[in-house]
Amino acid sequence: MAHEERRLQVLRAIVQDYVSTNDPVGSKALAARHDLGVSPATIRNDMAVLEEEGYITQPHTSAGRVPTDKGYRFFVDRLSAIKPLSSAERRAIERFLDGALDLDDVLARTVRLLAQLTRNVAVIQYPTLSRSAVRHLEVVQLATTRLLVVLITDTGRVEQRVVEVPPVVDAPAGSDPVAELRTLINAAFVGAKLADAAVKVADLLDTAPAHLRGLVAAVSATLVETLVEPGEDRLLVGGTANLTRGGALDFPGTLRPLLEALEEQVVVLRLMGEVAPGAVLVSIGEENEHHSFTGASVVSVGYGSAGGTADLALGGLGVVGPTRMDYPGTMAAVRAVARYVGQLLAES
Amino acid sequence: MAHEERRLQVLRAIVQDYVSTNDPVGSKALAARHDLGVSPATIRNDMAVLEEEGYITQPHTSAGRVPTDKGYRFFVDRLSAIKPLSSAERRAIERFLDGALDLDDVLARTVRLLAQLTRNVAVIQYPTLSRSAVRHLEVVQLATTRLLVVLITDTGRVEQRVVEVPPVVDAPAGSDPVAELRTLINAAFVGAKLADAAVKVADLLDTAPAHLRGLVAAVSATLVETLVEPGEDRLLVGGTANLTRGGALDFPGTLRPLLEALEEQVVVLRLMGEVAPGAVLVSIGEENEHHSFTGASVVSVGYGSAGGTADLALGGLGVVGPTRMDYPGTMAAVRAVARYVGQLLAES
DNA sequence: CGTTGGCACTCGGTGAGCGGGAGTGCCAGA
DNA sequence: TCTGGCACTCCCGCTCACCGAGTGCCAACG
Repeated sequence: MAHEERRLQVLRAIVQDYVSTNDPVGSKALAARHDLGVSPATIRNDMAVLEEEGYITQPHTSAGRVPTDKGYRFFVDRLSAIKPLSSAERRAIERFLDGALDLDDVLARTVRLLAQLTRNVAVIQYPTLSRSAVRHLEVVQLATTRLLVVLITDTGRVEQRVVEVPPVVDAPAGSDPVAELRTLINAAFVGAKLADAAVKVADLLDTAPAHLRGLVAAVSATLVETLVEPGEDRLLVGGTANLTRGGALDFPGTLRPLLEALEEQVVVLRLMGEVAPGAVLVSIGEENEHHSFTGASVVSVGYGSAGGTADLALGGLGVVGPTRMDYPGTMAAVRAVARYVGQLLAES
Repeated sequence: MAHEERRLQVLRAIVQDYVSTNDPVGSKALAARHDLGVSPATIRNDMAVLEEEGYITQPHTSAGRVPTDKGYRFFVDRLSAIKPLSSAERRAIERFLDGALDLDDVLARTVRLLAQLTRNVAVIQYPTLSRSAVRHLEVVQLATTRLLVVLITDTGRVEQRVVEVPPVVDAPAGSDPVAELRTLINAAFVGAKLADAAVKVADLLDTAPAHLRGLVAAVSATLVETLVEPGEDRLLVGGTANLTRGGALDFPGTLRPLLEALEEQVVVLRLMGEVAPGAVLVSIGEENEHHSFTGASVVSVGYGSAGGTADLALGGLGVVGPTRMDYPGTMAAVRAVARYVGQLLAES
């Protein structure tokens, strides 16, 4: 039917207008701004149906209509295409990210770039340790029973942990236990995925010389327990100032919990855990389980392993904003930035 | 004169009442809550003088009085003693910070603790590199002309930089330039303050074997230029959600630039640069040069070098909040936390 | 049967008008 | 020098009326 078709066009028009004006949109304004070829009266009928079906709602009688979460969901799934970036935006991405040398720098620039492009809060996850491989392990002695272990991964991420170790006994005269330990664990772990580290530990413990057992056990335990834990993933957040755009209109009273959740990181990390490269994930309003996000939408995607979509991502990045958000534009920006970051990391 | 004395008591009472109630305070309420031994009429006369002198102001005719920045300044300098922490607060500090092993952990916990104690935004600066000594330098080869240099300081701070190096020529057969480089620079720099690193570079360049000159020069340059620069100091920020307490009353319209400045870090770092251990620094409203802070106050202090007040601090920590702030309490919390952090870092 | 113009109705937002109350400044008296 | 009294000012909150945008319904039209 032509009815069905036109009704969806009306829904699309409502979403677009509401996103750009932030005012509830009425039938007359719709007819004026979009030439749908029908009169306001007809649009009113369509709107009544859309409201019945739960796609739009009115804040109060005799105001215009506003999309519901369900309406945004339908819009994202069926009514919008990811819109190509402008060439200015492409250039901005290159200008911003080129010249970054180390990982911290890349991620910091990325988060600023995304925040600026989308005018919302940007988040990026450090490359997941469990999917990274060991490039080098360094051991530095802090005190007799205290070592600093520094892990360098193939993604350029550097993590350090202090490990309490038992005192070394029975060391052969003139030997340097720490140096031996360093050689040993590098031989065992370098090149291995951290996810596989656990299985290597048993071997290592068997073959290690007796006087190093204690050290090896303690260091290995720390590596496996604290570094491979998903909870250890870190997050960079930027552009929180953008939350105050629209002066508390966008987040009525929910600004505080949102800021807290962003600082806490846990909630966002969980979202990021489910993300794959190439497939942009959109989570709208009430769809977010955590209550501090029920007034917000999250657009996220995985980065890294640039080729196949099926691969697991090194990490996720994304944008947090009001449900009243430019979804096509944000999705485009997020996807383009993720691609570029993936390339950058693959080069190094 | 007793006049002068009483007038200052009136000012103190106004600050205290206004901070706790957030309402402009009038002469009657003042007489009721504090027994100053005089009638409201007398207080009115004192208030008129105080206003004349610029310590207080009234938002509009026939409202109560509100302290000005000058009034807060006088209060902090002359009318208040840093109030001792409650034992509950002392216990909170210990409970929060004990058990932290590495530096990142200590700083992260500190910032959360301070934010919670003062119910404001907390900031802490990483130990300044230029005042730290080198504990170890690690070099890892990423590509033929690319090295990752990892610096570990005596404060437990770990920093990494990617260095582009010229290709090695004339290397003796069977030698390992990277390993030699590592030995060389560790011998040269370990134990030295980073501030002194620049003078050591010349020596090192003279004595280094010819085939390593290029590497040494590149790595030294990076160390000196990027690590010793004050701009490279990092900052941890926490509790930004506290800015929304008092629902935009505390920061009328200035919330956005404040968030931006906190994210930018530069402004806050400059403040922190001037800070010494033991001497709590308070910067009130308009006293802050940067315009995004003119509606806010900053309470900061140095931590580290636990003994003498005269020493330079390892870094600074502090609190950012509305000018309408509990200065004695905040100053006490900031000072106590800084002491504790200094102890923790001295131990390790 | 879908579309359209007309029309009555609803309801939030705005601005004017109006006490009430808190607070002040001033003054005369102690 | 302090105090009580008093007139005055001005913000705040309330009500009320009006306006206008927007709707739902209905009868008419192609």
